[in-house]
Amino acid sequence: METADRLFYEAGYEHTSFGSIAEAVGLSRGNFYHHFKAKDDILTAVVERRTEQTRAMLAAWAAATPAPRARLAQFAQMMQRNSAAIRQHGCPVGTLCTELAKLEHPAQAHANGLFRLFRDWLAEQFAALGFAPPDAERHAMHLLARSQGIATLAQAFDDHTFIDTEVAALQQWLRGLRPPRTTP
Amino acid sequence: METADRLFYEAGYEHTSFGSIAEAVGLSRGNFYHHFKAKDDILTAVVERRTEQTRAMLAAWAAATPAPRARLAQFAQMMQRNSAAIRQHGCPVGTLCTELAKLEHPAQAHANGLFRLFRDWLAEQFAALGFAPPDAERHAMHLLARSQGIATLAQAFDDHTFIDTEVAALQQWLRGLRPPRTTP
DNA sequence: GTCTATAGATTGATAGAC
DNA sequence: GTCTATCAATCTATAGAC
Repeated sequence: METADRLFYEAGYEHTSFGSIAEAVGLSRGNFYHHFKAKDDILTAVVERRTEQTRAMLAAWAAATPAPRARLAQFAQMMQRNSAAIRQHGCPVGTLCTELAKLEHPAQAHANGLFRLFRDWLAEQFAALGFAPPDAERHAMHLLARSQGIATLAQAFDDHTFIDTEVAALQQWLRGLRPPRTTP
Repeated sequence: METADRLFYEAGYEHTSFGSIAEAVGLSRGNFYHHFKAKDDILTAVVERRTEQTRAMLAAWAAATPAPRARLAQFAQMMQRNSAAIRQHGCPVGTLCTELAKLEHPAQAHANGLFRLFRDWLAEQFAALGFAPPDAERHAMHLLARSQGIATLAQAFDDHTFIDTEVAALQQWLRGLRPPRTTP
């Protein structure tokens, strides 16, 4: 599953054949079908696995960083940590969801759940900063969209300074963001 | 070529078979090979065609709109005009470049030229607003990235209000953007 | 659990008749 | 220019021996 995840990310889901995954883990195709009945099943398992890993990562961020503003900053920094991979293969979530949409694949909604995971977690942080639910969600979607755009262009232009520049702009936006005064 | 362009956009390049294009235009596969020697040749032709159309579109915008700030606004409005298609299939440029990158396709650089076309045109407008070349290009990349992120998330969440909200935010950013004072 | 063998379908591409 | 026929490769999936 780890290998399948990597291959799907690097070469795309459709372009990654059943046999190439089996070969990469040193199994025959026949044996591989013993573990996964169909190719779609691997995709389901990979998305499931990513969902769990994402949940764990967000929980770890929340545990390590109490302040909501610092948590949001941590999300932005993720792009710098994964800079090399993003420039080569884009965002793992964005590129997968985009591909599945083109294929009209049944697992589309499942994969989109990864986006919802991030959106909801980000919205929680904005809410903790004092934003009302609709504003918190709007900011979460904005931050998520910014990150997607950064990943797409960083890959197309293979620019190693672009991610840094844009993340810095994001951090500045986060620092300057002030929730509306709450009327007591 | 028009049909191929549409099919590549809707279903992706690899997922669109040679035969399906031939069938869509009412030709046999054999006859289609008379016009295009290989599948990659259609892709090249499609990118070429899009490049020319994009050039023409940008020139038309420049001709119809003299003020650089209004030209930038026109770029942002494009996403609202194509809202339905974007929500279904994403950005035609972004999704194609992303797919070709995963396939390690030779036409990758060619397709990325579409992004460069937009970036350079946008940078020209920012330069006309009074920004120095590095700042103009930075703003161009920023605007392009924002548009890509909006397209990706609008598709994943199939949200028809999201594009409007984000484009409004872009327009506000453009309106408030002031070039640095030039020292005489 | 692991393998080989193979079915069945699709696809990219070619050959050659008309 | 257009077609049918066909090749060769690839890929998903199954069957069955060990």
